[in-house]
Amino acid sequence: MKYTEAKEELIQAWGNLGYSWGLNKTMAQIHALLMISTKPLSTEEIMQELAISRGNANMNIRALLDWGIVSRISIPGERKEYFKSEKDVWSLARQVARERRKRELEPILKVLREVSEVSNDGSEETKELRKVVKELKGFAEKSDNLLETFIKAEESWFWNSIIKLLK
Amino acid sequence: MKYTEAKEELIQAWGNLGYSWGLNKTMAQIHALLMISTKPLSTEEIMQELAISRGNANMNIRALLDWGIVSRISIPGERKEYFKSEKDVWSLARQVARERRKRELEPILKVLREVSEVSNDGSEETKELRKVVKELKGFAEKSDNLLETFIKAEESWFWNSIIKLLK
DNA sequence: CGAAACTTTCAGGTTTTATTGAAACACAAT
DNA sequence: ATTGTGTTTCAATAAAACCTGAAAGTTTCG
Repeated sequence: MKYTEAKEELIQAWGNLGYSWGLNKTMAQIHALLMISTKPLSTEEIMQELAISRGNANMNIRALLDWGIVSRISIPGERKEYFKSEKDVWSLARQVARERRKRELEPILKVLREVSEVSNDGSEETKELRKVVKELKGFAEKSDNLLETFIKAEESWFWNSIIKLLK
Repeated sequence: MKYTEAKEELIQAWGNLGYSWGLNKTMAQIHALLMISTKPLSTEEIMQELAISRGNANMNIRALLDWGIVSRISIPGERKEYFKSEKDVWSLARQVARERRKRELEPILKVLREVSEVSNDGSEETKELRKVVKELKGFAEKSDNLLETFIKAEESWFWNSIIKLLK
């Protein structure tokens, strides 16, 4: 397989994967581009590589900065801004985990905590609701803890423990 | 908090969470409804509770059946079909993990394996691409193993190991 | 200050995805 | 074969998400 082909396939595939990680397609493609680039890229270059508009590029770069997986670089003597991606897969995963925990898990936990205070009027329905909510809450809390550990963990330590699990 | 209110909040929140798990909103809401229902529900009842059309209900119920987290029930002597959800949170999570692994992780792994055969022409770009792909592949494979273990694991065994990790 | 270089915003347009509702289909009972 | 009951399909429509490009904003420098 030739370089250009490989690059395009990777950007494409990364776009899809990113999508299922909660990014959007363009965001993920910009990210892929930065991942495999040997040097920081300017907005201009990104627009050109992916054939997207300035506005689109700008908004998605901002979103990536927001997620904390891309950073701004200035090159001395140049006005333009350049961008580079965090390239370490492990920190990347941690960062994504951190954001998703904040954006998704925390809100549902909040609701579950509220809802778990439904007054027990003794009816079947209420009993079932309370039971389900309690289980969901337990599960969500365990996941939250696990995520937190993951986020704080050192790579080697984490994978070593996991590998033990897998045996 | 009163029952009706709690129920609505839960359905709402579950809708959002489901969305970030790869289901769509309606699908997740139907699921929430079945989770807290004390008995199987018919299409009719679901339509009514969520104020959605017959077609919509039908399609999303089918999608839930497809994901394997809802099942069809027939009640003897009745023509109508009823549906109930798998209520155990743990099997639910396993089932979702199984599907997402199939739908998301496997495709990217396939691409990474292909792309990792990019011919090494000695250029900077190619070198970087190969490096990144190698790392991603390693990560994806580890995740794949972890997921597989999760899918096959017994609840108690899994959480016990995890809890050890957390300490 | 004023112009050049660059970035950000946002109203409007496009594409994608989800929903409706009516028609077609399936099947059992008469 | 017809009717009653329920399910599935799908073209049309609506809603949501996304992208564009030009205009407005910002910063730097002579």
